[in-house]
Amino acid sequence: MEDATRVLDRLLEIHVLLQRDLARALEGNGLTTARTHLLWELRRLGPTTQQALAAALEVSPRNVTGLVDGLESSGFVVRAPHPTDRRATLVSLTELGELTMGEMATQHVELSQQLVGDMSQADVRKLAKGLDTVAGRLRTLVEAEEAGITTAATG
Amino acid sequence: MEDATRVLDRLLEIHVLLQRDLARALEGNGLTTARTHLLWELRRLGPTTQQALAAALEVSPRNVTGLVDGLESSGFVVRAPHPTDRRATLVSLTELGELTMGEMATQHVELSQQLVGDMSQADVRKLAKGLDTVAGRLRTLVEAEEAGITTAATG
DNA sequence: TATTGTTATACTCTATAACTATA
DNA sequence: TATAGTTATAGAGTATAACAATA
Repeated sequence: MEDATRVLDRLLEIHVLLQRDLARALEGNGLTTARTHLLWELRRLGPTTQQALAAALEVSPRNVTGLVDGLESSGFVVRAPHPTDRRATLVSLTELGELTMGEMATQHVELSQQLVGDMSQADVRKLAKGLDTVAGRLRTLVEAEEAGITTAATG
Repeated sequence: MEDATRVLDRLLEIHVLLQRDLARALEGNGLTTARTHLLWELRRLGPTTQQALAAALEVSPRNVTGLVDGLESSGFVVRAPHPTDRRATLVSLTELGELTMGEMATQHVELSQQLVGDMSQADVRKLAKGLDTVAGRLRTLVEAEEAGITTAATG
């Protein structure tokens, strides 16, 4: 029984620590988590309209305007006219943006190593499996609750 | 090698999901994570000055003023004059505040059960142990980095 | 008529600096 | 002189609503 809450307590502790670590790491590059999230999606999607970014980030279009404004003035992205739809804007990573996201991927791997580097392969695999399970449960829960809210608000 | 990044990836996924889940759960009570964090510390510390809250939350005194303003007008806390120091204010949980934090503790246990409830006791224990290790490493890393920054900024 | 992005407005969280009242 | 809390100001992230240009 107690081990169950211990799992959640540790996950919450890791949650807080990751937040601090990410915020501090990004601060060095003049980035925030929200802006980095946008860069991350942009890297995954390639040049993208702001509407599509809003959908990918699950955030209002107005919010994307603000995030892109900030990222454009700090040189991580550029806006360009959409080739066929003159209402739309295409947002792309600049060289600086690509470079920065590349570094971030490297740091990601390094952090992995620092966290579990000297555990035995078998232990790491078991841990990964346990986390798969927990993440899956949590995802199911969150989605069910969000669906429930939608239903409650709609019905 | 790949299992290492899998561990971090799952932790990051859980990080995002916990954020969504917490935000949604709190929204129902008219609370935010920042305000709930203050309530949580208040429950731990008992009636507390705003200075002490600022220190506990690692946040500016000005910020505490705003958080307490919000919590006071929604009825979760009250301000009272400090008995001996007329500069200071004592913040306390109201009955509503106590009740709400109690419910939150219950939900915490329920969530634990939902996440690992039907895993074997041995597996849960192993998972808890693995997370202990990872949380410890992460804590060490974050503290070292923050100390390094202080040194760099100071020296 | 619907969609894309922006301006207008507002709220929360966060910070620093200046000020008031007290120690 | 130092401390507790506030007002003043500012910036980031978030939202909705109204509006312009375009589809």
